Amino acid sequence: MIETAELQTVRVAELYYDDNKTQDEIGALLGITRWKVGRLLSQARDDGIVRIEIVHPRARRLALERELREQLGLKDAVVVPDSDALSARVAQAAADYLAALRPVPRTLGVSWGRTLSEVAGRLRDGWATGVTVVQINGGVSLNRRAGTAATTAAAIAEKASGHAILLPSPAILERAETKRAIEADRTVAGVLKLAGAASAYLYSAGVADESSVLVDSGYLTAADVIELVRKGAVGDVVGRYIDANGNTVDPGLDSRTVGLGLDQLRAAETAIFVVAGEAKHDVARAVVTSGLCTVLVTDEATARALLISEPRVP
Amino acid sequence: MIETAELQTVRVAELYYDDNKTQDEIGALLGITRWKVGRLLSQARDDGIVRIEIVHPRARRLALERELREQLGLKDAVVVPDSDALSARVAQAAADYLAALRPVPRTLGVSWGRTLSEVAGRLRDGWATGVTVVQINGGVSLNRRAGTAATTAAAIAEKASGHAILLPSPAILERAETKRAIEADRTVAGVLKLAGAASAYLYSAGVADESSVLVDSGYLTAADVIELVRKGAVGDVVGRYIDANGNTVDPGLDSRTVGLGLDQLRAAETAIFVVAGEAKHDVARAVVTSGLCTVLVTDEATARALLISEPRVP
DNA sequence: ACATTTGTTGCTCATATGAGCGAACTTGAC
DNA sequence: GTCAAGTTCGCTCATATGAGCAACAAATGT
Repeated sequence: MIETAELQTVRVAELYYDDNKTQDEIGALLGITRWKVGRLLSQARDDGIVRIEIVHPRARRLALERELREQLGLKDAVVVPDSDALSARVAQAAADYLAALRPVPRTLGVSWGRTLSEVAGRLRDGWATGVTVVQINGGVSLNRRAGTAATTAAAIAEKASGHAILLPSPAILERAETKRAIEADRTVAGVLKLAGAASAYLYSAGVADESSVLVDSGYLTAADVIELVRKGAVGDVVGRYIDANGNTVDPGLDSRTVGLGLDQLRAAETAIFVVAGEAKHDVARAVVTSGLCTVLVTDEATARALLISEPRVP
Repeated sequence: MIETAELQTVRVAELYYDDNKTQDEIGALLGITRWKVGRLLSQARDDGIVRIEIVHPRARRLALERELREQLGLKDAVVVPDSDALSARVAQAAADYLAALRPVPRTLGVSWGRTLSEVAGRLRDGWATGVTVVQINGGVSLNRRAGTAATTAAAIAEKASGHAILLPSPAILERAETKRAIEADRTVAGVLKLAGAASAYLYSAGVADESSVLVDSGYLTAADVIELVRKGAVGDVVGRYIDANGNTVDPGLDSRTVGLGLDQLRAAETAIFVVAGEAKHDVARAVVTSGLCTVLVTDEATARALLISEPRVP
């Protein structure tokens, strides 16, 4: 009869939550003091016998957010419950976060990609006014559907009655000299300077595999990526491949990549990192632990994965 | 921006349930009064945005139980949450109910079948002391695995340090005269008399289809059952086929069936009816609405099905 | 056997909360 | 516009509840 205590806990929880009895009444009914009832109830909540769930597409997991902030030293975190339509939920949450961000950024640096495009789509019209949106990494010309990168920035700017400033350069160049030359160009230099001075950044990350947008766009071959993985790459952030420690894996490649540097991102006051899905757990960990972001927007499973790898030190 | 109110409700619920803030704090945070917060919270619970669930194999649904008692005039009801292993949960609940029943029955009348056998298995040793268990419908000899009926009654009795009294007769005889003759037999008559005087009954019901135990045992053919269904049969209770109104469908068949009569069951002080699974919704409805039981032990889905068919009259 | 730690119990008391109630405010019909 | 009906609001007040504490009990080490 070891289970008796647990069974009583269940009975108490039922009477309290299902039957709306007071702790006093329950105590009288089961012949225990009302304090005991209270203690059993909080135990039931702790043990997960009582599960309180908030069922809503815009719901968040504040408890996990708090843990992320505390254990990983983030300025803020947004965690949405697991579900199907995961990317939609995370994108919505990122859009909500951006719209609620105070002070409203005067200049917002953004990357591009599937995730960012979805965030842009879920921002509501008038989410802010007069925000200048700057693209922080290259990618205009080579893209198959020309302009994914451009439309993302443009959409975010338009909905804030601001204007978008695009980075008129490929993401990755073939030769380092060309990269240096293009960076020296007045237009590009101007955009990069503006990007470096943005008051906030919003970006996502890619996985280091052949499905990457950089491969898809023709900047890299599948073989290149395999080689990068061999060197320890876990994914890319604003076009730059990083390893598990958040360092660039290939200096040569990095010196041919146009856009904001990782150090600049690390120095930012507000860098919002949006990431969803199991495939991106590794990059997410690299980004978060290496201080590339100050704000994390993600799903429950990713949040837990990050916390497990960072055991609590009492 | 119609959704704003709902979104605020979600935020309030999160802060209250996930973040353990007080209603006061939440009010200050969102710029609303604490009373508004309280109202939003109760609305969130009503709307199902906040779902409080008790996760435990022995958990019950007290709210549904109350509705069943009130709307169907039952003396008591036990409803377990839906899950896989449904029959196990319902059987466990029935066993728990029987063990907690006060006053402890001196004589308990039981039927037999898969459900009852499982209930017997889940009763703990010493659930009561000195209870006489009487079988209320025939079925000993013809059974393939001879003794399902017998072992059920015996197991229940043994665990209460009591003794079982079996009904030494087939469930259904071929001719009405034989039935009358066997009922006249001293032994059988004695058992039936005892059964009629039991202080409580515990029984289940069968579905009217070819999978019935009565078909399986050879008492009826599949064709017989089809004919019974044509006459309106929804299932059988202690061997007797009833229609949706709880009346016997075939007087001829009924007069060949040995065991407690339905009227005797209806007159009982305590008749515990155990039923689980969607297939049995129709029989369950017939049993409950025709007053064949005073106590219902079932699963959530069955409970809801019963309540839907009995709309609340304000 | 005795001290020490650890966990449990019933309690006081400050605080959190919901029921109930008029006041203010919408809403819709004329 | 004006009124009636319905809704929402902020509030008072009685009650429900959790934090914190001292007394006690049970385990654990010496």
